[in-house]
Amino acid sequence: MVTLAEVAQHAGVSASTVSYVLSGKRSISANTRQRVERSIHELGYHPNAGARALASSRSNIIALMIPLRTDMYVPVMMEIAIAMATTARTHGYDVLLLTGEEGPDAVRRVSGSGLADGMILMDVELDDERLPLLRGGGPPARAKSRVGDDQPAVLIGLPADTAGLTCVDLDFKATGALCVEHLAELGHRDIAVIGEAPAVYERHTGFAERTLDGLRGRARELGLRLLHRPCEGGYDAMSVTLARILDERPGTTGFVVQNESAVEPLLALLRQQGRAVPEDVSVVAICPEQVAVQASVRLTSVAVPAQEMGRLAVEQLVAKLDGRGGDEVVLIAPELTVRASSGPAPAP
Amino acid sequence: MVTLAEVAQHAGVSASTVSYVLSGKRSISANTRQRVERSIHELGYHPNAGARALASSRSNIIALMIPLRTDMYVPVMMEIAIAMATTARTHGYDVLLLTGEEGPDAVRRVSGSGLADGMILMDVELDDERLPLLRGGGPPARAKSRVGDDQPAVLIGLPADTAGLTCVDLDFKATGALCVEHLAELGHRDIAVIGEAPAVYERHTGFAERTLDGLRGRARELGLRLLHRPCEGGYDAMSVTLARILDERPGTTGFVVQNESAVEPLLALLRQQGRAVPEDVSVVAICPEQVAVQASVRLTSVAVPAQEMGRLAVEQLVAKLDGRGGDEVVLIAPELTVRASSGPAPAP
DNA sequence: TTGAAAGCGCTAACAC
DNA sequence: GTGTTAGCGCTTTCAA
Repeated sequence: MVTLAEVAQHAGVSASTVSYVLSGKRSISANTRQRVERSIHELGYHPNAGARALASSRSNIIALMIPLRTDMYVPVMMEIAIAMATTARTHGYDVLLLTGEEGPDAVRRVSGSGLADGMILMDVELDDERLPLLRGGGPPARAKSRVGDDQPAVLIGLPADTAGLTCVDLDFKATGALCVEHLAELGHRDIAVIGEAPAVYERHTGFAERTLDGLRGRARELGLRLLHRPCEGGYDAMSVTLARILDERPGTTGFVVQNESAVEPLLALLRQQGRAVPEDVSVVAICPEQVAVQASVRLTSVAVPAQEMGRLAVEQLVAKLDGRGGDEVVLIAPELTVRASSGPAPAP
Repeated sequence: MVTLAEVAQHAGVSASTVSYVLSGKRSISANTRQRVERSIHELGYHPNAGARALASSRSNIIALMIPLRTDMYVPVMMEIAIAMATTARTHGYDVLLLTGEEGPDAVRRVSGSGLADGMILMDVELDDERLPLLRGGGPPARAKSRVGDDQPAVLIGLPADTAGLTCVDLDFKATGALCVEHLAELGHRDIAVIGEAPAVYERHTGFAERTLDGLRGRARELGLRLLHRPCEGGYDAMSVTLARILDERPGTTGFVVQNESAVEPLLALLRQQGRAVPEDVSVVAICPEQVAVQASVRLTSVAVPAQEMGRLAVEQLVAKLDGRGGDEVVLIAPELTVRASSGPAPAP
């Protein structure tokens, strides 16, 4: 293993000079810099991560806590994680992967050991037990100060109380409103919303309820009728749900679906019943881009902007670690892409 | 932040004693141990990761390199990653997430900096450019030895040449054989294989070819006719592929599908053509459990054992890091689960 | 069974 | 613009 001291000797300079060439924290003559860089290259030097962390009390690692439960939005989570790792690298950070398994202890372990400089939590629940440990986590405490052992953190998703927290999420309320608007413009008056599984609403996962707020609010404003039904994924559940909806509101011509695993069953069932999409009924989905594009009918949809969420979360966290930027709630504006599944409402 | 020295003082012992209580590397009197443990608890002490890494030249971190390309098997990758993180924790390790983006440089960076003690690579290509850096990576070099800066590693998937490498994978050849056997037992004589996208075969990703070997070999042994066609996912591609297959081999009654995004389109198309599953044709899938269970017909399938792959990979790596176990290829035996998509071949 | 002390490789004052 | 040096918090010999 090559050490900084060896590089220094090889280049004929002192250790600190090499260190400063690396960090850019003081000016170096062009000549010296070149010699040092050449030595670094020739010797294949890589600074030792542990030593660096010890001396600087910065690990240059960001911890990412993902939920153990992998039943929802898995590809999206993966996309977010990858976007994070990529973005983190451009800021000089690596990403440590933690599962929710350890619960709040993981937060204590990571922050207590200085393993990571900050953390990003995905799939936060409305009243998450890890939140108290995170509130007010400002910029990191430097070496000698005994204050502020709290962990700088960014959440993906919104808990009930965002005070003292930085959060990044899609603006689900605006998303709901946008879907309703689109259908209203096309002349649809009776809209059915096929939601996530009941368990999701019971867990009070924020996004589902916020979407509903947006849907209902705009429907009221525009004078539309809106019926919301949670739905487990799969063909059987969707079949029952659809039958009930059409029974209760036979005039339904617009559907909003927020449930990946109900999308394809819905399309199949509509087809089976002789209802053509988009001639007879229109379908708008809130789902990952990939699902919308690969469905049997290319779906008009609002995509969950996974990459942007990952990127933004990292950038917010890095800003905090650099002492810039404070606690903020960053909502990403939804974008609706019109594809083949929505069209003018049929004449009554 | 609480340091080991503070714990020592609080417990009225020396620093080394605290260290040994933590590591268990020498015997401690019950009395002393208790006092130390109590102090650790009371002060909320967590050993500093950087200091520990520097002094011991072990980071207790495993690096996981995942491919950037997220077009294939994403939920499976996630499941593997989570299983790894969970298993790693039980052995005292954390997992660092690297994307393939940096290529071979990531290997150099991580091993050169001592960021991780070992690494696991997913989705290795047959002739991966990172492999030369990994071959023969035995147990880690200890602090002062200048030898062996190579990185202990485990691959998920098999490259062309496994010499000097430890690999974990599903036994895809046996998987192919198993699928053919199942269909043969049910009396099917004409079998069509719907494979991954052509690009997957062109990249020479090992698993696709090994599956094909198994399928063809057993078909030959059992005297069955086998037709293999790669297929892009989605309805349109599947439609074209299916038409060609039935054109070329109208007597086909058995299908083996190894392509997540072709599964549902295939079922829909068969239904549409009035071919009942499993009365007229049988379908066997090689896919994640979830896909098999959630499909519109519950699929007879061989599951990709994601969790076990993740767990085994970590255990192999930990064994290497402990100086136990050498280079091995660990193949997981496939298991076929019979569900509703396969049945006796129709009378001719 | 325990303590004292020498580093591990790097950063960041402080000095010139 | 560059060098000297004192730690960072821990592990591990060596000595008792």
